[in-house]
Amino acid sequence: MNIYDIAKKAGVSIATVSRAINNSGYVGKATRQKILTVIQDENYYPSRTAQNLSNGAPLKLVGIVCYNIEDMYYTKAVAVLERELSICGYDIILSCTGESRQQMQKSVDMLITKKADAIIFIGSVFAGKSESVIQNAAKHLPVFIINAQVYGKNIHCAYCDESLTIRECVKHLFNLGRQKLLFVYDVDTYGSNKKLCGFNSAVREFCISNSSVIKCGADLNIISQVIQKHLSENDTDSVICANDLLAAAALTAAAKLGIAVPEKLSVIGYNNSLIACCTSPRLTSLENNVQKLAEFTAKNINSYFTDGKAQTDYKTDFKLIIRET
Amino acid sequence: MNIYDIAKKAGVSIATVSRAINNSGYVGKATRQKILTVIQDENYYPSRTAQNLSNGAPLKLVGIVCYNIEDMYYTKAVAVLERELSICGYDIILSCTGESRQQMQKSVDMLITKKADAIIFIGSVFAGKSESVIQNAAKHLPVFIINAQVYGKNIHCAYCDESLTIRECVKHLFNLGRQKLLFVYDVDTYGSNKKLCGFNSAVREFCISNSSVIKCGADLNIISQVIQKHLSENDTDSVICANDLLAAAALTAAAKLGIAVPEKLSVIGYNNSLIACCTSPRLTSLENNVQKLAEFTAKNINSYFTDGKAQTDYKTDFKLIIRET
DNA sequence: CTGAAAGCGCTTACAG
DNA sequence: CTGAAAGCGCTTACAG
Repeated sequence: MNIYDIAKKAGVSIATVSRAINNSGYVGKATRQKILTVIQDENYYPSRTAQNLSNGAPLKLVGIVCYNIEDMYYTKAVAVLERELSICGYDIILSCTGESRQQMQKSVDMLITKKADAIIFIGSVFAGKSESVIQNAAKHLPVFIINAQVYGKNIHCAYCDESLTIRECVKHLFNLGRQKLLFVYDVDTYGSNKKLCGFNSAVREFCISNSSVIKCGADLNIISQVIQKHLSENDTDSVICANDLLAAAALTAAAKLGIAVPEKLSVIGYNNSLIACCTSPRLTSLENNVQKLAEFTAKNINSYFTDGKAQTDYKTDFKLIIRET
Repeated sequence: MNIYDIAKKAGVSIATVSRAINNSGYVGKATRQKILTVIQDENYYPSRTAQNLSNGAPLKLVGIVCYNIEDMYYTKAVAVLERELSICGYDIILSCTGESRQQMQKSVDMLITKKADAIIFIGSVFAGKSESVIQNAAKHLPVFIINAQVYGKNIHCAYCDESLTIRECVKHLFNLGRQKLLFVYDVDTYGSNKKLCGFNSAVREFCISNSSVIKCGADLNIISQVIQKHLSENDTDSVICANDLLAAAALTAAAKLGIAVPEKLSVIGYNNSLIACCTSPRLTSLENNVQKLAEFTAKNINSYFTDGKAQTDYKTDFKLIIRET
């Protein structure tokens, strides 16, 4: 079923059908009515790809490429982006790349090829060594990044300063009189690295006497064991985690060792995700405002296409949400 | 930059460029090399939409429409689908509709119009009163459903029997000697309804002396308060929740009331999500195998397009994962 | 091995 | 108000 079929059944030319569909140009009231009826009856849907080819009308498709959608930070970002962009009439193509640079390039190629109007990268994985993928993408379509800073033509960033956030956590612990800090993270990304730097410099700034860092894998049980081992072998009075899941594991570890939280051990999570409210005691967690970043980015994309004005650099504030740990 | 530009720079016709790109038909070795070099240099990407128009080549795009991607059940399903489908060369367009039937129809229209090859509905919201949206979609493209049963031409379902799962939970509690059951759910969907029916009939089957049901909203704090109120006013020895988040809230409520879990109160979650491992005590939860359903669906879609053979009805097993509650 | 030409499903000046 | 024709960026018989 195409525009020719409709035209034939309605007894008009395809040009007229096109006008009726798009409400462009003149078309007689009776004619329009007839055409619309035929379209209804035949359950006809005009092809967007053909429209795109014909007049260059945008497909209204934006690509989102993210590290891992099962990580709640990304879930939140994608959820908000989808909601906000769909209000502006954009649909989204989602792809998850993990850390593989090859996979990132593949996603970018796909999006260019499939005529996406813009591309959003979420996650710090896209900064640092994978930056060239982004620079290349920016030659073909506008690029928007959440949670990483990359500079270049046609590139727009929205992020939260990940080392200042950790400084805030350290400061809070310092004010509580804590002096034996542990920082826990899982993967070696650009973002983790910034957090780590933030941790180290804050430890220096506040003259923390005792600090250590551990990196652990992705499996929740193993994470918990690793933390448990560390806590049992090292004198520690507080732990800062690179995300809430790690913090939940830290809580489990502390419970197993019979260490009272928050009396003997402070635990700070990161991202202020749903998980922070599911643990008991409920997690104190650093709110780094993904939601804000995603909302801003959606609006920014929309204004890119409407006014042609988009902001290239946006930094959000953050806040330590103090609960029970 | 299009195929004409490439042809000109390479000094050949566009037909030859096309052949070189697609590895179809003969093209001289030297000619091919030259063309490929030009393409490299010019950073040229052929337009998939034009290819699609020209020879009907599928866009390799599958639409996913789900209730709410922030609910971890859907997150998991989408994550697995994305991973498995991308292996088969399919990219995904994601849209979230909530309960709005109008929104569902809008998403379907968009997917037909944008030439998606198939459409996946995730969630029981799509069964029952919204079924007509699905039936309509199935006239235009193959439909795959996760977690609901809808029958019709071109429709393929994969699900878990939501009333048998709840029966399993009730049976487990019965075997534990529990007699005062509470069932908690949040939204009125087709799926919740099946769970509820399962609960009621199992309560009858096992001659549970005392049972009640509460429905609460979406906000975690409010949920917890509602449950807390119920527990304090009614004699209850176990609670079955329609998802893990509700169960986490139940745990919080019990903790506030000083009710020992699992000694005085059994709590069973549902979906066996990440949340089940973040609470303490860790949640006993019903594993309804979304992951399996998503993997099956991805494979099913692939075989639909390769062999033309797809299974229309697939039911997964399930299992109560017993942890500490 | 290569090119000219028709066609995919649309839109849009242009002419009437 | 309506239609014929050209064009969007490709692919694919067909002829050479």
